[in-house]
Amino acid sequence: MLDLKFIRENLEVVKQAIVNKREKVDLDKLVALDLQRRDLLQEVEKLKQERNRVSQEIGKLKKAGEVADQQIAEMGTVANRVKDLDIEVRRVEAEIRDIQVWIPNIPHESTPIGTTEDDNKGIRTWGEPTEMDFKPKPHWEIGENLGIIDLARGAKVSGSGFVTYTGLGARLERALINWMLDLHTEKHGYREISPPFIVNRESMFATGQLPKLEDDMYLAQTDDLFLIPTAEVPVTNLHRDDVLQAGDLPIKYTAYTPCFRREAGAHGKDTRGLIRVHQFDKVEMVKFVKPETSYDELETLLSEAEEVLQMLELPYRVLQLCTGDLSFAAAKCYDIEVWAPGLDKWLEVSSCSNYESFQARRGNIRFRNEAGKMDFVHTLNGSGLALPRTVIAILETYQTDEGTVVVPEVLRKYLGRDLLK
RNA sequence: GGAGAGGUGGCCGAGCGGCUGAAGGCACAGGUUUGCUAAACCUGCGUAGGGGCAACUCUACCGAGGGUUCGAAUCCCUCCCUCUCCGCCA
Repeated sequence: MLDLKFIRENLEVVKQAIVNKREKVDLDKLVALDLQRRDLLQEVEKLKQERNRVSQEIGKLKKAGEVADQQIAEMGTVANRVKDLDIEVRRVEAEIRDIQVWIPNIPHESTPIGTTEDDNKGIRTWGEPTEMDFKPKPHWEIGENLGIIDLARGAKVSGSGFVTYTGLGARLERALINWMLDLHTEKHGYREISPPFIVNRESMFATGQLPKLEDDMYLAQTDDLFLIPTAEVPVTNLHRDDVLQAGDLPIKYTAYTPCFRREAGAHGKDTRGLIRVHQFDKVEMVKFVKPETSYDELETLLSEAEEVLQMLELPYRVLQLCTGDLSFAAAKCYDIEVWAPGLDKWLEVSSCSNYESFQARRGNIRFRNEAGKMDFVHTLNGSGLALPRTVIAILETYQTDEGTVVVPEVLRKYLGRDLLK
């Protein structure tokens, strides 16, 4: 969320951000309401001041044993007027908020202006798309043949877009999760978190999923709780309403969670196999940092996510998202796309974003800076990594012409095998 | 789900309907003393929103929302959360 005063003083910047992010918000109405609010405040606060002053007089008079009937009658009238104005102020403030919560974060100045993913900017490529001396199979064929992925039974049990991993497929998931968590905790210095997978409305609002993305989320209606779309939500909300100490920053958490996404309206595109599913596993990294360090922290975060692919020896490329592809809450975001030879495609396996103070304002996550003043932290998060597409890349890259899959070196210890057959 | 206790500033903790934005302590910042560390003493120190060029000033905030009252941290109602006991249960 953006600060009201900031919006007031940087109206054109905010308007441009809304256009660039392809959102629609009636800022002029917001400005008018803000003006109205301040007029009302001045009026009601003046009345409150008088009420406070006279009420004190009444107290003194009564203590002195004198009558104060006249003052009491006068303040009765003032009290009624205050009550009416307070209601009006609350109404106007609610209207302001209803607009304010739909204003997206402002893209960082380095963000390319653009409308679709085609306008994203290539940053670097690591490795070369793998050349095979046979025609590589898509992962769903490899997986079904090896008996490690069962799409049909996932669909029977839950519906399309739900996968069941069986045997070594299930173990591969577990191996990847354990290996990634070990990497981030032991080498990168993150603290491991195992958070709730179901969260309340306040949490979904703080990280920016609500109100915009409500239709993409699974909702347990009876209790008004949401299945998390990413560990970012519960882990960032760990510090909602907290005041952190400057000395404690940066705080770095990593968490494995399943992620649940309805993907309303996304049907029809890239839905085959594991490419786009309603439930998937992910290891996430989340950071709470001082504002002046957040862009350096973003680069570190990105390199830690890249390291996962480097250790798996999977070719990938890094893109910086353009304004039109940047999410509602993000100021700057890099995507990492891994090469999938069977699909002959790049697949997004990680998104690393800096939200600056956008989420911190919504969630009231503050810290006391060196000068002793309260300030909002900056929050960041990045996937490290999303599992299904990592599995796709592993199966398709390490497949042999015999239909087996060589296990990447770093996973052998975790999987207890060096070949899937 | 039932019964009881409780939710006060960054933290702990006091608080008769008016003189309480809130005692006291801790933490933090500055200063004095000190060979260093430590300690002692002094001073300062909530958040947010208005108004003012500014010094400053006003308003709100004691879990949330209502109510009573000229006036509510304090009284009443509803809800949320935490703890203890009971029930149910992996």
